Amino acid sequence: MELRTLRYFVAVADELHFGRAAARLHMSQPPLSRAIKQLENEVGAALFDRSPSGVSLTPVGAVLLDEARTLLDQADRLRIRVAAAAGTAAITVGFLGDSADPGAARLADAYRRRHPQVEVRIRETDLTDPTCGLHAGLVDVALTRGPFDETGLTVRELRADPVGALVRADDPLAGRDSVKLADLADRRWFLFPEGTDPVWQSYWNGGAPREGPVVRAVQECRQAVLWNGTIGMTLLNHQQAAGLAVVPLIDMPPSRVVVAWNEGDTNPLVRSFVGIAIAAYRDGRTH
Amino acid sequence: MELRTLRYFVAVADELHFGRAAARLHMSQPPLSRAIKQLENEVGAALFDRSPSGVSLTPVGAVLLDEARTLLDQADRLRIRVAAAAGTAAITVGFLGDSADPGAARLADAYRRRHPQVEVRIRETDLTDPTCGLHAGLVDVALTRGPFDETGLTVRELRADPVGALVRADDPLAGRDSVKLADLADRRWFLFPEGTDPVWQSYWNGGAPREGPVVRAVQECRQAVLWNGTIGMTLLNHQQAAGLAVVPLIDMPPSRVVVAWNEGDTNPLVRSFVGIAIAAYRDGRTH
DNA sequence: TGCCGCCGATACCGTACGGGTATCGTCGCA
DNA sequence: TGCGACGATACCCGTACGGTATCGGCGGCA
Repeated sequence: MELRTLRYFVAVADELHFGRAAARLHMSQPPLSRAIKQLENEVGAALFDRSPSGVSLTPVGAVLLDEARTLLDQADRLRIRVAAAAGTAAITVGFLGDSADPGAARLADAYRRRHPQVEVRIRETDLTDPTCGLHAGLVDVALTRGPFDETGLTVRELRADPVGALVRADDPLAGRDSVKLADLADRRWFLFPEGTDPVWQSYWNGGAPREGPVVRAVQECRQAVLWNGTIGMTLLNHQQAAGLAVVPLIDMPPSRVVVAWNEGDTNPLVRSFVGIAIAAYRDGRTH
Repeated sequence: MELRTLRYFVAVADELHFGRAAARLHMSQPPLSRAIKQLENEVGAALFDRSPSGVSLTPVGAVLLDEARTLLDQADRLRIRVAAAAGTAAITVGFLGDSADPGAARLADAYRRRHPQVEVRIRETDLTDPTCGLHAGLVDVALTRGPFDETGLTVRELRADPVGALVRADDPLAGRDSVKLADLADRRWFLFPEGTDPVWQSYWNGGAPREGPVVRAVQECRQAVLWNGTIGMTLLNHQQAAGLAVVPLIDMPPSRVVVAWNEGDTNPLVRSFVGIAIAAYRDGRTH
């Protein structure tokens, strides 16, 4: 009964699906099945009911899940305390500077409160890097927004924000209840610079190549719309400056608020941050 | 940072000696050194100072030791709770029926108090089996007395009891302050039956082959001495019946009170019992 | 009813890591 | 200065943990 095995078990218990749990663990399904079977042998009781209709926890499995969660949590705290004693307890958190999430700063504070000995460094990026420097190794974990190229990263969704078209308040579309992408086909859209994540770029351009001014930050987007007669996409729940309007776009998938980190990073500080973030969003404290 | 590695670390930190720690872990020294080095790499700091004068903990190592002890303890409690949920939490404890240790029953009670869900079975043996059935697999752990054949067992010493010659109160030796084995060379000694652990048998006969009546239990020993004019060895701290006397034997090593279990048994119930026993004897609550 | 797709289990394989033995380097001590 | 103690290093080997390919059972659907 090693910690790794318990992490496997918790993943399966969370997903109640061997395939998805294996994906979350960045491994294939057969070794996971085998590991769980070995754990069941060691415990001497079945932990899951594998019925055709799905996987469910047995009573013994429920007990183990509770215990395993606390043990894994304590194991992470052990690593954090030791790192603090060694003077190496530091984490760099990236935030996307879209002002989309007033909870970001609050999240950093919550983290500092939970781990006072840890040095928390903040790195805020503009809209040209949705990974906030994750790919470049500049940050350990990012609280940001999708979609972007996720290769080499692990991503957890926290919330989904519907998006709308950002237009001038005097635009003909400004009064509409909703618009479709087709309504915006002939407009100029703001663009992100060359080299910006292609998935991200494509999303905010509604999936089509566009013409328009190059911008890097939220303020620039607004200015582009106000001054150049271009349009763009933004979040419905954004507060907009005077002179601008947002019309719901009904044929665009929402933009997901996510927490992301480099795949295979076992840094407990990162795990702890992810846990705090998920809990905070689940409890709705950042809405 | 798996639990196994932390157990290695705790062993080295306990012994402050790689060789002895390896012996306690039933492994050789090189892999242990390597594992500790890997752990140090993972932590990012040295855990031990290897100076020629010996091994000592670094400050970071001291923090890890404290944290690791509690984590390992919680891991054991996890296994116990899960076993209790699975209905398989049971331990059989062997006691040597020499009445030598009034703390034995108290120890079992302390254990039941600590783990109420665990079924604790007691097996008390006579003097013909100092392992209380460990070798035969009849018990999981034994609170007993040395020396005996320790092959296949792990033994921890709890206390050392000096021994003396058990004689009739009217024996010429009864008044002496102390005796030597040579003083007893021509006496009849009580014997344990054929098949009794040879190390044990030899010890209680002062290391020499003897002639005399065969006995199995403490009462029989006393009766043999009282009725047949034989002698024997016993513990100095025993209360003796009227008509008997005990004279300190100055050239016999003391008999060690030990807790023993089968080598390689990772049953957390056993580990927990051992921990409770060691703590109880260290605190002197059973003297 | 027969086909397909989903999903966990099984079979089998390669590699990496954790165990072993042999030996070295260094320091204290007689 | 030689020897013993002890941790580190070098090297070897088996196992166990990862992978891919495939099976078996069940449910949905035409």
